[in-house]
Amino acid sequence: MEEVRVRFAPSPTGYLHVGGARTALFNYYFVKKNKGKFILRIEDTDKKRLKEDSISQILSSMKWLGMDWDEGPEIGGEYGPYFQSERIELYRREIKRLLDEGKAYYCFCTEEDIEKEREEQRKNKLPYRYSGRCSHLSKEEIESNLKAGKSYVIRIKMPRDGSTEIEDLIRGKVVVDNGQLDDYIIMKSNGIPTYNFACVIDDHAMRISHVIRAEEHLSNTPKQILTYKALDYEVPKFSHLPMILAPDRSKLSKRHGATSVEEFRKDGYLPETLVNYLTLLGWSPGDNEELFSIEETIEKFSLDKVNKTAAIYDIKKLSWMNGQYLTKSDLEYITKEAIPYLIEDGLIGRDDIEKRYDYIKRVVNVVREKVKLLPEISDASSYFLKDIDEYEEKGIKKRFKKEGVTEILEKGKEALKNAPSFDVETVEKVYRNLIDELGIKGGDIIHPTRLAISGRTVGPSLFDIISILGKETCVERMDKAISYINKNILE
RNA sequence: GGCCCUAUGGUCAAGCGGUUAAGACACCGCCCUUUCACGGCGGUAACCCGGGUUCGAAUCCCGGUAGGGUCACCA
Repeated sequence: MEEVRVRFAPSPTGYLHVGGARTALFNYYFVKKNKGKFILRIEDTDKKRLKEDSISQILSSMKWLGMDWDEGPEIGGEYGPYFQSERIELYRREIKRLLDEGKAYYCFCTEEDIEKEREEQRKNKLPYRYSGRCSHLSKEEIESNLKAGKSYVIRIKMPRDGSTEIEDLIRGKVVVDNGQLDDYIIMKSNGIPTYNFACVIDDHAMRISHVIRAEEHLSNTPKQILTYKALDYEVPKFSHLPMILAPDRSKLSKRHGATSVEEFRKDGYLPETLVNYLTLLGWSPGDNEELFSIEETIEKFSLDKVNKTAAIYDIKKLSWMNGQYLTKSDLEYITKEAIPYLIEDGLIGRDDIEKRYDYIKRVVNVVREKVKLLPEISDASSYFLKDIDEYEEKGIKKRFKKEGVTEILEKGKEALKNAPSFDVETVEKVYRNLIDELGIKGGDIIHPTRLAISGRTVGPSLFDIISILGKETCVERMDKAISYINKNILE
C-alpha cells in the first residue's frame, strides 16, 4: 500500500488558532493511526500578510499541544524546502510547462478591465467569473505586450462544460459544475504563485496522499482537482473538517475572546485539556469516553467518525475539563506547571523551587481539586506560602463573633500544641477528641480555626491545612486571630 | 445573489429502518460533608418544517426553511 503522507500547511499570519490547531490535530491522528509521515509546510507566499514571529509561535503552539512532524521547518526532509517562499522556482517551472502545453495563458487585463467585468456581472446578479478573453490573444499580441513591459498574470484554463467530483472521505461525493469555475490566476503579476496553484504543486511534489483541511477549502477543491489534472498529477484524497464557530454561530474571531492556542495557554489551560476538548469537537470515539489522551485518540481514530457539522465551542465545558486534568494528572507535573504562577504572584522565589519543593507539592495537591485554571492555584495557595493579611474577607464577622469563640480557639490551639505528631490523621483525631470533650458541634471550632489559620472561609479540608502549615504557624496564627477578635470584634 | 456543505436538548454528541432517543458540559433538586470543590443520586430539556418511500423513518429520497462556507493578483 502506498505510504500515507499528510500535511498541515499554516500561513504565518498570526498565532495558531483553535481551528487550525484542530485541523493539525486531526491530520496528526490520521497519520499516526496509519503510520505515515506528517509534513509541516509554511505557506508564506503573501509577504504583505506575514507577521513577525508567527512561524515560531505556530511551531511552539504545535509542540506545546504535543505534536511533532516528520518533515518541515527546523528539521527539513527529503521533499523540502518546506517554506513556499523558497519553492518559487518549482512553481515557475510548472507554470512554464502549462504555458507551453497551452493549458495556461498570459492575461494582461488591468484592474480596471477586471472591475468593469465585475461590475457588469454584478448588474446581472451573477457571481464574478473572469471572461477568459486574454485566452484568445494571438502569439503576436502576447509578444508585443510583453515587449512593451505590460504587467501580466498567468491564468489556467478551466473546462467550461462537465462537472468535477470530489470524493470527500468525510462528506462523501460532492459534485460541482465546471461552469462555476473560471480561469483563475495561478501566478500574480509579482511572479508569485497563488495559493490554489502552489498548494497543488507542493502537495504533489511532497507526495501528499491525503489532504485533510477545514471546510472553508471545500469550494477550492474542484479548482485544485482540475489543476492536478491539467498538470497530469495524481489527485490525492480529500477530507474537509467542519468549522469551529463562535457562540453566536459566526466565524470565530478575536472579538469572541480567546481563540489562539497561545491565549489558552496563558489563561492557564493544560495542553491535554485543549487537545482533548478540540478533539471532542467534531469527533467522538464511539464509546462514552470523554477524557482521553492523544495516544488513545490515535488508537481509535478514523475519518469516518468525524462529524460533518460545525461546532460551537463551550468555554464552560473546556473549563470543567481542565479541572478534571488538574486533579487527575500526575502531581509532579501539575506542580511543575503551577510553579511559574506562584513565582509570578510573588508567593515563592526561584530558590524555593528546590528548597521548598516538597512543601509546594503538598500545597498544590490539596488546592488543585478546588480550581479550574492554573493561575487559580496560586490564589488558592497564598496563605500556605506567605503570611496572611488582616482578616478582611466577607463573612468574617459572622464566624468570629460567635460567643465563646476565643475560648474555643484557645482550646484548639492548646490541643494542637500538644499533638503528638502533625500528620493529617493525628491532627484530625486531636480535634475530634476536643470536639467531644467540649460537647460542641464540629463546625463551631472547625470554621473559626479555618479562618484563623488561612484567613479564608473556604478551602481544602481543615486538617490538610493544619497538617501542611505545621504546629508553629498554626499556633502563631491562632494567637493572631484571638487578639484580632479581642480587639476588633468584642470591642 | 450563484454554487457548495450542514441540520438530534442551551452547548458538545451517540444513533446509521423497529430504542422508554444514550452520554458529557451547563442548569435545578437531593445526598455526602468542617467550608468550597469533587463525588453520588435524581430532574428539566432534542430528532427544523412539509411531502414521499416503507408494515414501520431521527435514520432513505425530494422540496422548503435556517445556519455555515465560498465567490481576490488572501491563504
